[in-house]
Amino acid sequence: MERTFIGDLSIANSRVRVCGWVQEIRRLKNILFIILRDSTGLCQLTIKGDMIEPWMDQIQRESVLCAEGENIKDGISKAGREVSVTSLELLNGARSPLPLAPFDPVKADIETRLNNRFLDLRRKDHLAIFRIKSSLLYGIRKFLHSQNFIEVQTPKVVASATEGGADLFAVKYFESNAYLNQSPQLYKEILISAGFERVFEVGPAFRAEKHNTTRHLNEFTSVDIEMGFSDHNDAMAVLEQAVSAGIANVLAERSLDLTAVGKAISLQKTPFPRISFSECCDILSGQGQDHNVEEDFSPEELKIIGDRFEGFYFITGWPSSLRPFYTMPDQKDPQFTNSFDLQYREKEITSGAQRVHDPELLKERFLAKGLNPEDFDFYIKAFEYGMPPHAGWGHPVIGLERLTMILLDLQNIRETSLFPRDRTRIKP
RNA sequence: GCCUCGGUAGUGUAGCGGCCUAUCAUACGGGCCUGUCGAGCCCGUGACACGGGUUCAAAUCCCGUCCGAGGCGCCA
Repeated sequence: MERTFIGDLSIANSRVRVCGWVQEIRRLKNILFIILRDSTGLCQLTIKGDMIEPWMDQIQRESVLCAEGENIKDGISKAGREVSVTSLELLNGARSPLPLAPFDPVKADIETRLNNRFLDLRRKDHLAIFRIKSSLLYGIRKFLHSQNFIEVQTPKVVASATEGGADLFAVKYFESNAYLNQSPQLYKEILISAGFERVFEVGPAFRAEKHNTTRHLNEFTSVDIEMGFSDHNDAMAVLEQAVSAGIANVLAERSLDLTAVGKAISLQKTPFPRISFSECCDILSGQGQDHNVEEDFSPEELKIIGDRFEGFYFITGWPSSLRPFYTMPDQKDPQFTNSFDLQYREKEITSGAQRVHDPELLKERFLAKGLNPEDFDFYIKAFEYGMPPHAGWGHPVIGLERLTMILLDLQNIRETSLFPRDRTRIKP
């Protein structure tokens, strides 16, 4: 008999076969109730009197089984859906005790949850995070496609011989040493020279930073774009629209999951507010916190700045000392750059900028950052044979996981990664 | 890398020198109960991360190891 999804149970099908996981068992003298869960919902299985066999008393929670029986029209169960069982088949039992009981009233630590993620994700509010994340990304993808961006895949194993900023994970590559890429930056720029004009990439990025916070991961999903014949203002416009498109898609597709997570989100109108780095410094001075222009804002300072905004906003015009070599200096004042960060209150989401496209200036910038241009010959070469002015953005810190975290107001980035990689965790 | 805090039954916790052969909840096992639905009631099983030290006495204090959490820093 064909399986019916629990969510599809209706009066129309009175004989049904449902399959799923055992969420609860309630045993009375002459009646046995099993709350069965599949990906679409819950229903109650009712097994009466003679139908109860001894093995049924041994069924453990979270076991997988199928039941056939009559779909009761007016379910007496408060679960709404109820099947009066005529045959029950255990497909695969679950061991007891469970290392993590997803449906116990007691909440488990994040560590216990991550160690037993396959059980943790059986909760619909935990699964919902990933449905929302998927929907968010789909909305961003659809938007970028509509703007003629080409989705690309660039190498994650790279030969970068230097350590400019973030630490890289070293890997053996046959006879050579290689690294896991921390950003598709160099490759997406090369593709601009190649004439792609507009590219985007969604892929893993790796940072070997020994940070230990609730907002960093060592492996995350970066969403990056690069666009030719464009400047930082063009890139900001694409970014705010892409983020909005993602959120709009979540609102359109995932209202039930938002309810499950218990978070109401709304669409912020574009354009998002812009504030310059210098203006931020003025705000801090006004609060008696003079800020050194050579330094990034501390979490505390970002809180002060973020408090002035409802949600998303851009901080523009960052000092060149705080920005990577490929960032275009501001022609009016080269101490600053044509750059921006997208912020949500005190949290940084995305960094972007107009890029340097002149190979001579690029070499200068390498030297100014203490890097050897020769180590980047494959990259600079692409600038010497017709590189258009270009701009783009990407995720210097976290990316898709952080955006999901911010959107759902989650307290730990690890909630948004199925199998997070952090300072100490590489399993599961 | 720095700082702070912590590791007690399957899970989450109380206890913080002798009252601990360790609390409570939940889970698990058994019993009662034809309809429960956070089921209820009764009974039961189950734990002090590891090693060393102080003390008449250590879950409790000290040292080390391992594991973890949070904050800061780092974060082409």
